[in-house]
Amino acid sequence: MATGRTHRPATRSRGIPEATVARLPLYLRALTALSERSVPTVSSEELAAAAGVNSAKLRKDFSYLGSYGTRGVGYDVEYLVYQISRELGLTQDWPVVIVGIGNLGAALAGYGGFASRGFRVAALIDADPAMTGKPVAGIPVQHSDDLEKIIEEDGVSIGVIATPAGVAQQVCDRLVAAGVTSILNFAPTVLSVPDGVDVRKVDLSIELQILAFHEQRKAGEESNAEADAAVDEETATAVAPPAPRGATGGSRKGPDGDVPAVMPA
Amino acid sequence: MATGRTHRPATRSRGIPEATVARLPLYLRALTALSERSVPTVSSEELAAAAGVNSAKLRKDFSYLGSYGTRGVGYDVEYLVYQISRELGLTQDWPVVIVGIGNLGAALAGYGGFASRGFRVAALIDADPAMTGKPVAGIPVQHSDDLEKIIEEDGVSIGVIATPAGVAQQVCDRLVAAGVTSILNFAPTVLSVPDGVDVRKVDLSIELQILAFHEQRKAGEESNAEADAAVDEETATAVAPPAPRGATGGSRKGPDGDVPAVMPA
DNA sequence: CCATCTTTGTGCACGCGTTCACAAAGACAT
DNA sequence: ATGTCTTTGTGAACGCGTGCACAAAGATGG
Repeated sequence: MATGRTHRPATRSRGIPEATVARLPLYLRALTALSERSVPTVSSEELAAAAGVNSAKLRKDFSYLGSYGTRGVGYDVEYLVYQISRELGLTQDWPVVIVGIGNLGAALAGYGGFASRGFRVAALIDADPAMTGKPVAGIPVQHSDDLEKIIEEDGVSIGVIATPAGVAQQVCDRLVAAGVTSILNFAPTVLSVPDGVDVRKVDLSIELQILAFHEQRKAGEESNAEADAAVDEETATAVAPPAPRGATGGSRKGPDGDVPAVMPA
Repeated sequence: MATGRTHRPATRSRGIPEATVARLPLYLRALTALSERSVPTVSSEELAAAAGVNSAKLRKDFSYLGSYGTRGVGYDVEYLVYQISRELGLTQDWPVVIVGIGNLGAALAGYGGFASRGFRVAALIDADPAMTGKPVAGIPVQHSDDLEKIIEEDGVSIGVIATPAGVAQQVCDRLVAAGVTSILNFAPTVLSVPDGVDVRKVDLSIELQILAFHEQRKAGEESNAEADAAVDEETATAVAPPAPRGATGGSRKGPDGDVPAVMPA
């Protein structure tokens, strides 16, 4: 999961838990696939399998939306697609601006999953004058000088930041000032925004680091202790680990019991 | 946060909670920035602000790693960078293959955040013969026929899937069969993998949908009830919502009290 | 050496999310 | 109509994560 939720104090919006909201798109995708195969109804068990979740969780999730199932039969696929779409606000059109048309921005501009879900790329914006006017994914890039004008004219409330980290906060501020109230941030920075503005972030490198953690753990478990420690010492010297400041050598203790943490000399 | 965690039964790996692991990269980034500015020590309060989290949470997170702070002073930046890096497994080199070199794959190949964290792009793989040999971000694309060979020769254990959804499971199966045990999935599909293989997914469209939900809620709160319902009816007819199968018209009830859900005729 | 002040590390309580397990509801056959 | 069988919807228990608040630890100054 590449999603870093930004500290919402677990505000349950209209009684629907945040965790449930995060799963609704998952259900919607599975249901859309069923709909395309003209499947009329689906049980919670089947749908849960398709979405990769527990069936009890799915039923509880749907129960927050209302009673949309029929006992003994299951859920009507078309009806559920509609209800979830409505709940997520996908029955209306959402104009979106993408700021920062580098590799990633271009990839996002051409991403098919947006248009099919009610999201319309209203504008691509980049600070590089050389990019201005150049079509990317069929849409001409506009210069960032016009950012405020574009947002106000199109009534854009969702912005995507795909700029370098250095200018992300600055771009964010301009977006917010111009009226954007939801931001999807791909830049590796913590954005600070006023209350009332939602920020979600996607960080590619964080996801890999989490995988690396588990990968290391797996490797450490099969070849136990010795091999692990050996690797540790080796890379440790390679990286030239710093000693803690006031390390008088005595009281540093590891997390598990009294086993000292690997402390390279 | 664009991250969809794949059902790990909350297995606390070596005593470090999953939620903490997910935050470690965040701390690491903030610490790296401090390190580059040659800041020697940092308090939990300062670091927490930089990482966008609560200071108590940060201290508790670090306490899982061991006692690495000095009371009255704070944390030694360099030492903490090293400890977190080690814990995440970033002191070793992780070769990574990226499969599917479309717009997104190319963006990932050129993403700077990988190399700087110990991840090395070992190979770019695409099924299109026209792509074979073409350099992307300085690395020549290889054909997918050679996938197994590449993985085995380089000892790759982490794979990134950036293919269309239709072939993602197939690619995943081949990766796993060849020895990959961690997968970062950008394709909008639920991947099924054997036990012992970790999957994390990043779904761009899901993040936007979650934002749309909150955006809709915000819009619905300021202009109350009437306006909201009006919009609802309008879009409802536009989308031609299906009626539930056995809808005899009576017992359908909404989530909040007895207020009936908006049910277009 | 003692007092004071800063900051960590953590015990504790609370709330959200997950899961189990089952009663209620409806379909379907007889 | 009645009984059986399937599947939903949910009450309740449990566990994880979060945040408060404070005691312990160490630095610093006299």
